[in-house]
Amino acid sequence: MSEPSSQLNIDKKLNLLESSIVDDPLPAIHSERRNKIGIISEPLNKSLKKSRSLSNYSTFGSSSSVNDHLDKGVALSNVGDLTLDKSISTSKHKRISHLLNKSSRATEVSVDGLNSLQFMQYTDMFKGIGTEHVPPPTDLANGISDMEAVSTAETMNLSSEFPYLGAFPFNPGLFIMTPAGVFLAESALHMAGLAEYPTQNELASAINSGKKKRKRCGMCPPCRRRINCEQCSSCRNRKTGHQICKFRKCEELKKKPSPALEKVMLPTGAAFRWFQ
DNA sequence: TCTAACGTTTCA
DNA sequence: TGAAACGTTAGA
Repeated sequence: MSEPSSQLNIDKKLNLLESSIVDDPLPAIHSERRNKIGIISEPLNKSLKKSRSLSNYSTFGSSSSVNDHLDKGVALSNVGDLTLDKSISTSKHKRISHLLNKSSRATEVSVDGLNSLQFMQYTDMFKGIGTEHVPPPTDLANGISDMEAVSTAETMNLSSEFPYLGAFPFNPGLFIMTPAGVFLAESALHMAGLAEYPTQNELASAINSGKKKRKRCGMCPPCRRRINCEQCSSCRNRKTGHQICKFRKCEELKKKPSPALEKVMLPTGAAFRWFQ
C-alpha cells in the first residue's frame, strides 16, 4: 500500500534527477542511466527512448504544425473510403491501416493528447485556414521523411475525391481501428460537421465487440518518466506482475476507460504507432 | 519468438 | 480496495 519513507525519499531524488532528464533536448544519446542509488535503469519500452521536447507537445503554439495536418490530413480520406464502401476487402483494410499508420506518424507528435475541447478549437481554427500551406522542411522531420509523406499522399490521392476530408486535420486518436476496419469516432464527425456521413453507426458498433488494449498517452508525467524506480512492487515483481513501474504508469490508463470518452479519443490513437 | 505492459481475476 | 498473479496483446 504505502511506500516506506525511505522509498519516498528515493523517489524524490529520482524525480529531481529525472526532471532534468525529461526535458533534456537530446535524451536519445543516453542509452543507459544510473540513478542516484546506483540502479541502472533503462526504459522498458525502447520506443520511449526517443523522448520529445516539450515543444513537440505544444500543438497550438505552432501554426506550421497545424498546417502540417492540413497537408497530411489525407489519412482521413481513407476513412471516407471505408465508410463509402462497405464491401471493402480485408486486405484493403490492411493496406489502409498501413497508410494511416504512415500518416499518423507524421501527425501524432503535435496533436497527441488533444482533448475534445481542444479538438473543437482546432477545427475552428481550420475553418479560417486554407490548404495552401507548404510546411517548412523542419516540420517534416517529425518522424517521417519527405519522401514518405509525399508518397503517402500521392498513393492515396484522395483530397479531390473527398473534399470534406482532405483539409481536415484528424488526430490519429480520432480514428478507431477495429477488426471491422478503421473509421472515425462519431464525435469527431460531429465536430467536423460530418455526422450524417453514412455507416458510422454501423461501424461504431464494432468497437464494442472487440476489446482493445489502450496505449500509454506518452505525455503525462509518468509516461514521460523514463526510469524505473526498481523499488516499487511492480518493478520488484516484474516477472510475475507484468506491470510497468508504478511511477511510470500512465495517468490515463489509471483511469477507468469511459465508453463515451473512448469513442472520442482513444488515448492518443490506439492502434497507431505512438512513440516512433 | 521474446519482451513489455494492459486488462482481468483472485486474494488478503 | 489495493496488490499480486496471470492471460493476453502488441511491437521489435
